[in-house]
Amino acid sequence: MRKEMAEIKAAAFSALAHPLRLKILDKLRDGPCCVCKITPYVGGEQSNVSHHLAILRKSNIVRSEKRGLEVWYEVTDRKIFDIVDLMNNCVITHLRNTQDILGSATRE
Amino acid sequence: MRKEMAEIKAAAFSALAHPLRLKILDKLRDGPCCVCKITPYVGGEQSNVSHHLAILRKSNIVRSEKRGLEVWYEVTDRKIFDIVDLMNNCVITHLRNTQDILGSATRE
DNA sequence: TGACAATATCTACATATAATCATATATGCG
DNA sequence: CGCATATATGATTATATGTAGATATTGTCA
Repeated sequence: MRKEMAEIKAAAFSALAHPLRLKILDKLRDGPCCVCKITPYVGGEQSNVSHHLAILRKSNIVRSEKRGLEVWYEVTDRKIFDIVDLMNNCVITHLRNTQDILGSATRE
Repeated sequence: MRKEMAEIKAAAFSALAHPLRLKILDKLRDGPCCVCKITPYVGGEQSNVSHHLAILRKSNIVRSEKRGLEVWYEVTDRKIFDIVDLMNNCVITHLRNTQDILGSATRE
């Protein structure tokens, strides 16, 4: 079955739609990183982190490479960080607006 | 309960993580638009479209305004389009890479 | 006021996603 | 080889999300 663009994009956004996965990406900003570093950074069960890494892998946001016992992950396309940063921006703008409204409401 | 940034951002990405909602946003690119135009554009049941509009509203990606019988929607912050466009870009890059790999594989 | 149109909300059901626990795989080492 | 370590996978259960149909709400107009 042929997928339309909106579906593909929606799937890509879904891959970003989880706090733990966003934290994984945060950790990968400085470059490739071993699961043994990612796991304590993001917190939670090993198997859970592994599941989320698999989701990022399957949506091609990250790729992995074995190095001995360890597995190292890295982002496939750093443009993903631009997306995350822009969203950060949007969210902050909105939070600020909300605060302003609250502020002026209590000042009245 | 205090939400951390990663959660808020994840929620924002969730709001974009549905093809119908992405189509709604596409329709809103040219400016405010009535539900009566959005519904046929995106296709599907009226109640379903309304439901997805509600999701976009609750995540503050769009806002609505009543005009007589109609309800008009518009994007609250056009930066959301930059995000969608960047994602489009990422996805296309990846599709192209995949194609290239397939191409060179069959040429061998 | 009553009928109609546009949209939203509610309810029920189906499906998808997430977390956890148990287990499997792969690698390195004594 | 047998064991320990790092990570992945699978099964199960709980929860969230999506869809459709029915109904409610709000505004218009005769």
